[in-house]
Amino acid sequence: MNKKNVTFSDIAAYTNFSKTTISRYFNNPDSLTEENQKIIADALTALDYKENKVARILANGKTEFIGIIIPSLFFRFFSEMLDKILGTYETYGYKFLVFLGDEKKEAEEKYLQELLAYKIEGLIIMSHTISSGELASYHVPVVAIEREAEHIFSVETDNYKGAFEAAQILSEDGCQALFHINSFPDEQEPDYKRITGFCDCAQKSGLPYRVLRENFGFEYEDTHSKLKRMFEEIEKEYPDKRKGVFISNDTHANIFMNIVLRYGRRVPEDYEIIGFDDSPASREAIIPFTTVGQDTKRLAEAAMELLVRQIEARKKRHADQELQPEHRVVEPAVIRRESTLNLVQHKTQEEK
Amino acid sequence: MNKKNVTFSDIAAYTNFSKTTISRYFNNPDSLTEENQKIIADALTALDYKENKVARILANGKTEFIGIIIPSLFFRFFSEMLDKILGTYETYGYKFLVFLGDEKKEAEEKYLQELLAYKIEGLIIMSHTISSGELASYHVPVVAIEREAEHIFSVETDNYKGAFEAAQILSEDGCQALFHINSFPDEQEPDYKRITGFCDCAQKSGLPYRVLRENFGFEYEDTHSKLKRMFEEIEKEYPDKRKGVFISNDTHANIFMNIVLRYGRRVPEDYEIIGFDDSPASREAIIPFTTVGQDTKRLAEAAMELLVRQIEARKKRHADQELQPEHRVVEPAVIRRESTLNLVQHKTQEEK
DNA sequence: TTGTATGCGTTATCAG
DNA sequence: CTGATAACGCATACAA
Repeated sequence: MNKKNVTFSDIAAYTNFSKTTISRYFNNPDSLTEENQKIIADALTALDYKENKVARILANGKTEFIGIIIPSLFFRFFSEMLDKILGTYETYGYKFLVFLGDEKKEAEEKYLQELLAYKIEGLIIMSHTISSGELASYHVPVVAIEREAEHIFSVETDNYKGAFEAAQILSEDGCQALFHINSFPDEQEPDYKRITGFCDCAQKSGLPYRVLRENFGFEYEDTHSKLKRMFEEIEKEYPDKRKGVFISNDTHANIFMNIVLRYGRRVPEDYEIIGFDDSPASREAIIPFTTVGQDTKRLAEAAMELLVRQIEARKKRHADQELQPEHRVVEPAVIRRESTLNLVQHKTQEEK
Repeated sequence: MNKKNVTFSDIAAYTNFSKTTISRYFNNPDSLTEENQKIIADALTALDYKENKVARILANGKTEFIGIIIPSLFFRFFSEMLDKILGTYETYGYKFLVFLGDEKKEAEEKYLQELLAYKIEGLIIMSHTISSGELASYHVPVVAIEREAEHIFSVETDNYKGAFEAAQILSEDGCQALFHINSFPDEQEPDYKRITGFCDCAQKSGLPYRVLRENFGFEYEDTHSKLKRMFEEIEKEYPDKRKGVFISNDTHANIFMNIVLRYGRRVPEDYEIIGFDDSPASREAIIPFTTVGQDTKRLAEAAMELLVRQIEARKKRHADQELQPEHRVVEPAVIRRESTLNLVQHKTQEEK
């Protein structure tokens, strides 16, 4: 029963055609007479043929593989991006080989080699341990999502704008002190622009403001205690003012808001809170909170579009004239929910 | 510059060895003298050789691919499972081709064919549209996770036990009416056992109990309104009793709890709430809630173990004697948090 | 320890 | 419209 797999040879023998004709049946069926198409079709089911794409790859060089290296699925933004990227199979047909980077450079380097060995046609990279310079040196179509991408194609949200608008809402709503919570991003990382966007707007507003930084890990307990410390700091500094806090991801924003509430402060009366990502956490929180929405679907589509363009170009041109990297920026959309409320207008209206 | 890739032939020519020797350098280096190993190693860097695993696959038949079909990454349980499965690369070296099932049978069937065409060595299936009978018919090593698996290997949490214990906590804590919220699972699906586990325990307790069912989709607004309707129903039925609600996933439990709280009911005084999954939502909720923990890491490890066993067995035996499917059950761990509190004991202690 | 010959299952090239 | 033959890049039995 452990027969070899049925191959084109077997079908050829069975139908008295040549292997070439069988191949043509799959790749260019119209070049056969309908009669013969039927004969082969019947033979296929009679012999229970299963196609072997590995052999096809070796013969024509097209793997239809795209490699993905993503830091983890811990943050909702990542799992949502992966979800959307995988969803493009229906439109492009590319198969995805997925690796979890886990922030370890050597490991990611290894994964990259592995992907290259499998002759991926393109690479989507979301982790940031491997520099864009190095990535470019492999001469494989690649697009980075929300990370440093000086030398390669990339897609990212307009983080500066999103952060600027967040700060603007906080100040216009009548907050008296502004805060931004983030980690320690490099200058080229998108997260960095959230800081500059916030600061530029806060500066303009004339309000006191501060950026609170911390290296958050993936551990809840740890994250919680770090955020709690920040909350206490803010409370001590401005006990009686209305505070506006912009936090660079929804997971942390949710935890922070819960701390605020459990310590008896009110949202949005005492604290306005704005997150980033528009992940489910922002909707499903006890007080659904305002967030800067990343359009994961559009980011994924743009990434695939840029990748496919490179792949196509590579088939036509010589390898020595590579395309100029394009950096696509996707607009963020601030989604207002209950954690922000313009008390200035509110009062004015009540007075009328 | 668009030279052909460097192959064993080129290296052989460069070093005056044969292709076989070059092959051996990679697969059995000790069979060469150290001298010659060094010569080849130098040639490799000199020629900038990149390995081609596709050719190797065709030659030796081992793709080292494992296919994954997962419904979506919407529920945290899925993305966490995927995270843990991908994490096993470090121990087993298998590469993962990932497809999103999206609940569409025809689509999933297509993905399966695609995976088979790429000669995956094994399949991990978490979606449930394709029956285990059909899956078995493909004679590919396969393991199902948390789904119907009569004819194939599987891994699942002891859902009955988890649900039973959840109901037990609710009744022992002094709830006066028990509820379970779930969808409409088939009898063979693990979710079904959450219902029977709950019912058996509730029955035993002698308390009034009910199972509330609804087809929840992936849309937040819709889910929210359905859960709200359930809350209103419960409220109307037992306005003055202490209610215990066991909900079959943390996402829904979190939404439900927020509804309860926003309607001025207290947790755990008026409502005890228990979720399922131990996903971050259960920890990060405004009131961290008790949940039946699925040990995703162990589930992933068990799945890979069973899969690898099948793959190994297949190499040794004849295909006609397949292994008997094994069904691995992983213990759930109830994680008690603030949404449950034994008011009976509590009062007794206070009286002392 | 090293080499020769052949096969893996397709596709591509060139004829007819 | 169809066929013969040579790639594709590596692994493996068999020899030496």
